[in-house]
Amino acid sequence: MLSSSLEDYIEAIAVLAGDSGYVHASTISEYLSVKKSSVTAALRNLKKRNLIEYQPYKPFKLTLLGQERAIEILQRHTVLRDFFVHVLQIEMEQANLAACKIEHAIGADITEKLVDFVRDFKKERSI
Amino acid sequence: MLSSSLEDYIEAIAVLAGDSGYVHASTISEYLSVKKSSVTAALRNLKKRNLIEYQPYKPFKLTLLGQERAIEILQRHTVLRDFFVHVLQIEMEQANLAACKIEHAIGADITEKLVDFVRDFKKERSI
DNA sequence: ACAAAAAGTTAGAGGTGACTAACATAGTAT
DNA sequence: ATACTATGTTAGTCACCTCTAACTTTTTGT
Repeated sequence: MLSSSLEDYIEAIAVLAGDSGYVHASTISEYLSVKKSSVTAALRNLKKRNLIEYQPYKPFKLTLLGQERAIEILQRHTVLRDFFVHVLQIEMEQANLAACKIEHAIGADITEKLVDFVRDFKKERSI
Repeated sequence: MLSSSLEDYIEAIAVLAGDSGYVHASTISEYLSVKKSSVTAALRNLKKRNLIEYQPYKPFKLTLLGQERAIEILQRHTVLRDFFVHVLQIEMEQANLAACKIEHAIGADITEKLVDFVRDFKKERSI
């Protein structure tokens, strides 16, 4: 199982990856508001789980496995944000913050139902 | 700030309290599926924060402050469960499990909006 | 009341994940 | 090329939360 902390790192790498897919530790450090030494510890953990390609002192990128996990995580984030914005009418920025906190706790089943619900809701109201 | 672990203990105490308000450690231990020694550690922490009245080897209960926290926590649980059951049409048992996981991550703002939304949703459909 | 059983605590250890401070490597500019 | 700066890592510490095993207190039953 992937801890919510490691999911945050995966998500950050996916979000911050440029065209090459490579990201620097300091970029993650700023984005997640953690120290660089904490990033290093997380990178070692992610590498151990085959989720990133990583050599010390070098930029790194998600493996295919890591990309798969990132897609799941980002989908959960997106559906929650959409729900907050379109259904609960929360501001985008607040919605993103809230989605970050909750996304780790929802499973595939709820995500699926929520995706359907938000799609139908938008259709009904022609959004 | 209260960790999600401590919120679980607070919630358990509130749920398991009888008429007297008092609960035994072993009741919590079974309910949360943790060892009794873990309960002891949590109780010391909760007492330190003035959330329970507790003397070693004795049953314990929530303080007024603890009760206030419990009410907030239970409200978040309830609104999430209602949303899952009535809106997403998830089975009650599944909904309760999911609510347990997520309730720690939602704040007062989202809770409030969700309460309103679920109330309106039920009204519209005359549930 | 007193022995046995149940309930609760303590001590010690392990995993996670963050931090600081000191050190090492990489990139840049003259 | 070398010195400077930025970036990244290591070592050591701390907090949190759990566990097992051994011990203490309370409750129960005869």
